[in-house]
Amino acid sequence: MRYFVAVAEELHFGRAARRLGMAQPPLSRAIAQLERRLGTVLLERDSRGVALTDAGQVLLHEGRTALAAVAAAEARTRRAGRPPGLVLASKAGASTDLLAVLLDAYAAGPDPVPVDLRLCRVGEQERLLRAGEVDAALLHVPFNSTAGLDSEELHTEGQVALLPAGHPLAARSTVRMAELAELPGLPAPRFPRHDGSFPEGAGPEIHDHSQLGQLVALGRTFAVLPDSSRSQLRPDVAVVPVLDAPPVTSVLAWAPGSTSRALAGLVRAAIGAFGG
Amino acid sequence: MRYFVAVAEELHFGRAARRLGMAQPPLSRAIAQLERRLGTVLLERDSRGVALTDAGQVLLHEGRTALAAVAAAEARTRRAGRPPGLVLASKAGASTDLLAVLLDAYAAGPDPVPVDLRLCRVGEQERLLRAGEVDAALLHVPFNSTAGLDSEELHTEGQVALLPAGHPLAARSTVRMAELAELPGLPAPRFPRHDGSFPEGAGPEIHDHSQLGQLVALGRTFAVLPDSSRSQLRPDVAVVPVLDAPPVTSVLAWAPGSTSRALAGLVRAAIGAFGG
DNA sequence: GGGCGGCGATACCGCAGCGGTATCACCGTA
DNA sequence: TACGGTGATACCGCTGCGGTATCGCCGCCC
Repeated sequence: MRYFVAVAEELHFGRAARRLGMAQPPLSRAIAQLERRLGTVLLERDSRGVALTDAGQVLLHEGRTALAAVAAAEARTRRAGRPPGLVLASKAGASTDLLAVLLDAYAAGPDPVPVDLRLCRVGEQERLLRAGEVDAALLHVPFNSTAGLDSEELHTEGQVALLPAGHPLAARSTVRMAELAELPGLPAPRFPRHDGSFPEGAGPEIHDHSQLGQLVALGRTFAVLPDSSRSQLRPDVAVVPVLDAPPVTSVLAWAPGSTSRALAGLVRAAIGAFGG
Repeated sequence: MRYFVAVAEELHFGRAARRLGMAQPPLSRAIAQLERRLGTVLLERDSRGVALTDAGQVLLHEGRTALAAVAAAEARTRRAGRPPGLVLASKAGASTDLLAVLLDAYAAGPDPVPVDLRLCRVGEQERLLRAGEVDAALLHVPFNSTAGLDSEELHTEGQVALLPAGHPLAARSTVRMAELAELPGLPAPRFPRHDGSFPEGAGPEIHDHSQLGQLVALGRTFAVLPDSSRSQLRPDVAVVPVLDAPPVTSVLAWAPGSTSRALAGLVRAAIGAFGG
C-alpha cells in the first residue's frame, strides 16, 4: 500500500523504489500482486512512464487515508501510554483571543488536565490532527477542511485585506476581491497546499503569520485575512474590509469517535464558552 | 494490527488465535512485538486472561478505524474498476418518500448514472458505508452517527409511538418517554449495536422494520419511530405522538473527501431537492 | 496440600515470501 | 542501427512468520 502510494505519486517505478529505499524489481512485483489481489488495473504502463487509471486515482486517495489512519492509530496509542494531558494545535499568531477564552473556560471546568499548546506554521494544524500527533486543533474553514473530522464551530467573521501603507487601495474604506486579484506589482502570496508544496506563481511563499505581515509592510505582497488578525498588526500595514470575501469560521476539530474524557471536557468548554 | 484487535475483542489469546486461523504462540509474539514497537504496554496479562490498558483501549478503537479504512480503500478501488454507477444504502421500509424525491431529483439532473439501491437491515447502512461497500447512505441521526463522514441534512421530524391496538395508552393523544419506559408486559425492543450484537433485555431483537410492525401488532413490544413511518403502517397498530422524543434527522452521508463526479451530482441533487 | 487444568510465554524448527542482482523486452531517439 | 531508459522476468538467498513442543504460573478442587 505504501508502495502503491509512492509509485502513484512519483509516476515512475525507479524513483519510487529509491524513495522507498528498495530496488525496482520487487516494487514492480508488489504492485502487480496488488493489482491481482484487487482484480483491477491500477496503472497504465507506457514504455515511457506510468499513468493512473480511474481505479488508481481512487486507491491513491483512499490509500493515503488508510495509511494516515494507521499512522494516527500508532501515534495516538503512543501518546495514550504516557502522562495525561491534551495537545492542542493552533496557527501561530492567529486566534489568540479565541484561544485564551477557550483555555480559560476549560481550566475553569471540572478536573482539567494540562493543555500543551502546539503553535503551527500555516496549514500544519490540520496535518498534525489528522496524523494523530495532537488531540485537537483550531482550524479555519474554508482554509482548512473538516472532512472526516468532528468539529464545533466557535466563531465566524469577515475578512479584511492587508495592504502596504502607501498603496493606492490602502485609503479605501472597502474593497472587493476582484480589485485585489491582479494588482500590478503586488502579487498574491502563495500558501502551502495540504501536502506542503506550493502552487506556482509570482508571490512569496508564506510559512507563518509574522512573515506575511513583514512582507506586506515591505510592499512585496498583500493578504486577505480574518478580521481578528488586525489585533496584532504592525502599524505600517493598512487594513481594508473586503466586502465579498467568504466568511471564515474558526472551529475546534478533533478525531471522530474519541473516547477521551479530557477531550470531551475541552469540547464541552468550547460549547459553553461560545454558546454552541 | 488485525491480531491486536482480535485479542482485544476476545480478551483471550487462545480464542483470538482460533478466530484468526492460527496458533496461539505466534499471536503472543506478534502482540509482544507490537508493544515493543509502540513502546507501550497494551494488555495486562493476568494468569487468568487479559485486560486492556488505557493505551490498549485507544489502540482498539483506532485500530478498528484503521482496519476499516484499509478495507474501505480496497472495496472502493474494486468498485472503481468496474461499470460506473452509484450504490446507495437505505434502511428497508423507511424514508420511502424521501428516497423517491432524492432519486427523482438526481435522475433529472445533468448526466446521471444508474443508482443501485441497497436496502438494509436496521443499522446496516452505516456499516456498509464505512466499509466502502456503498457510495452513500441514508442515515438517521441520532440512531446513526455521522462522525467521520461527510453528510447533508435532508429532513427533520418528530417521533411517534407504535402501540398494539388495544393497549391502554393507544387511545391517548400524546405520550411521554417516561410513560413508555417501563410498561408492564410490554418490553422495549432491542436494536443491534454498531458491531451487530444486541444489548441484554427482555424485548425482542429487531432486524428490520416489517418485523417490528408485526411484533407490535402481536402485542409483544412497542416502538418509537420517526413520524414518517406511519405512512406504511398496518391497521392493527396504534400511533401516538411522543412529546419529548428527540427529533430524528434524515441525512445523506458519504465518505469524506470523495472525488467522484457521480456522487457529487447526487449530493447536489439532495441539496437542491431539500433546500439545503 | 498436592495434582490437575487452563492460561500466556518461550524454544526451536521449517518454509513461504520478500528483496536483491542480473537480465530481458520494448520503444523512442540520435 | 546502436544506445539509453523504461518496466517486467528469472533466479537466488535470507529473514521472519507460523507451526509444534514445552515451560512456568496460578487457581481450583478432590
